Amino acid sequence: MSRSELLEQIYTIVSRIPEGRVTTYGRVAKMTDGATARMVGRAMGQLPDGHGLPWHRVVNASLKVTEHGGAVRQREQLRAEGVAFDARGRINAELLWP
DNA sequence: ATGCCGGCTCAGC
DNA sequence: GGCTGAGCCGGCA
Repeated sequence: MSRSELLEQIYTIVSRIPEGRVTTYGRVAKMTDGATARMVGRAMGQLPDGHGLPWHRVVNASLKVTEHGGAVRQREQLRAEGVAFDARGRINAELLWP
């Protein structure tokens, strides 16, 4: 598997995450043929604006939004589509997408 | 080629 | 559930 093919799989999978649901870097990675969680995180960080991918629906294994530059915007977008966060910033596990 | 660091994860405490 | 350390991975300087 070449990196570009892996990248393509990652994008395809992410684009399939339903609105109001979330998944994790590791889960996305496992759905590909060999990508790692870090590669997924990196792929998300590289996305240009207006690509149309729901990158904000991808969170870390603790079901929290990883702190980085766009973390605030990510939380806002999720909240905007109905994803609730508890007092500690964690997302309800029932919203996890397979 | 080399070395450092990461939008992470998982096993151990 | 939180903290720590390793992973043997890729991108990038």
